[in-house]
Amino acid sequence: MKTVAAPKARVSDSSVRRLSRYHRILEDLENQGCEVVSSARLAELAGTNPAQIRKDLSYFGAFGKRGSGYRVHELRARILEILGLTRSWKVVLVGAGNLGHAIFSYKEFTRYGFHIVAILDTDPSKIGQAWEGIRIRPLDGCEEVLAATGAELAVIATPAAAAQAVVDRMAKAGIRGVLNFAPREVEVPRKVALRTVNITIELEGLTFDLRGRNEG
Amino acid sequence: MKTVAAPKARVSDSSVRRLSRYHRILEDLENQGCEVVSSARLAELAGTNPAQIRKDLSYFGAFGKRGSGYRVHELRARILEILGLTRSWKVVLVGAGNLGHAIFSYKEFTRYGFHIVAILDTDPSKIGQAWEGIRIRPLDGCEEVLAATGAELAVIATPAAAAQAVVDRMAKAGIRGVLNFAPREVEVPRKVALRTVNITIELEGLTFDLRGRNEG
DNA sequence: CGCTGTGAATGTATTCACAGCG
DNA sequence: CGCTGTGAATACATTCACAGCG
Repeated sequence: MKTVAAPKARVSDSSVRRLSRYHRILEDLENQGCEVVSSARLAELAGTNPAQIRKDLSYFGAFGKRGSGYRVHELRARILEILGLTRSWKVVLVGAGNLGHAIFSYKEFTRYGFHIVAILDTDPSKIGQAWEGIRIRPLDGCEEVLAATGAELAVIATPAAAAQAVVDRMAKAGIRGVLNFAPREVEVPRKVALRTVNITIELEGLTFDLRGRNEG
Repeated sequence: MKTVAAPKARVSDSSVRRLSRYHRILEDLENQGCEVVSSARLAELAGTNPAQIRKDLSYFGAFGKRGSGYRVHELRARILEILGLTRSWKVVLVGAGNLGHAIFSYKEFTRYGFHIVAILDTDPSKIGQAWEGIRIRPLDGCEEVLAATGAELAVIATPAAAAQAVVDRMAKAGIRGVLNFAPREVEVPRKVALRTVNITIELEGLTFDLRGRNEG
């Protein structure tokens, strides 16, 4: 009864994002030597309210102590479990252009157990190069690469036109999750997890907020 | 009475994202020579339902023709107005590392009127270099750079530790919108628009969905 | 007593269903 | 008639408020 149970209800996407946020705050608190934290304090740091935090956590169990709050280290461990981060995840990067290189060089996610184990591209001038010892391989061999490395997640950093075909192929080859940076909506089979990040759409969110408003 | 009015109610973030999506689909339809589209067809292409589309649009006006649907070209124009994309937006890029370079090289958003007009960094070895003719300038001169270029949006591609200070400074210098790629939550004054993109949090969204599930 | 955990209440987003226009 | 535009209904997310435990 110590492990985190399956959630009692469907948990919203925003709730999951908040859990990621809480986790980062708890890391900071732990580094500062803070041992216990209340939902009120955590809410203040996360920019939300205490009830939201207690509700988010309550989907997965009861991790606090009435009267005192949450033990920082323990709550952090619980959230890691909830997010599926108690093990490491192997990632295949598809697309060795500028964006692919930036993602590869971005060491932040290594801290959370995400490891790029393979790089794929179609460009013959890229294939055979290596980044930090990882050989760039032809997309055509992706099935073998997935099998050999055991990668379960794919990060798509290809041009828009290539994205859907790449994702189809990865899905067939057994990929379990896809993070798509290509500026094109892609479809995946039901059982494959998907998120898309589109820089232009984020910029449009800003200009929507500013539209009409005058400068100053 | 032809222009797009201020929305009748507070419009949700997800609704704004969908409008961006509709816009892309309408572009495709227009390129295919399609002149008219119904909410049913658009919903099919966008992966949502017809009522959602009509509701999203109804916040801003009545753009369709009963009995036939929406004129593709006109609706596209309306959505551009809604999103604030009928003019171009000057963007300052802060951080000339890998990620900054990838964003700079990413030409997709140029098509929608976003233009990087300045690049800032603190690294002396970067300062003075130029990317496609745009000189990398010291962050210390950011007030002058903003004034001289008229940039209204900032894309933050700095390390986490630098992000808040950079954003504070930009805000003081009159920036109107911030797109933050640094892996750190930042605060901005009320009147500044903000979006944050955090790759690790997106990956955690995937592992949350997969946690517990077995492979295969 | 001070806090959590949670059912109930509120607020928000999505979907339904149909009146009404082209 | 076929579709949009929209109030009403439903579903969902957040916040309240308090019982109950440490």
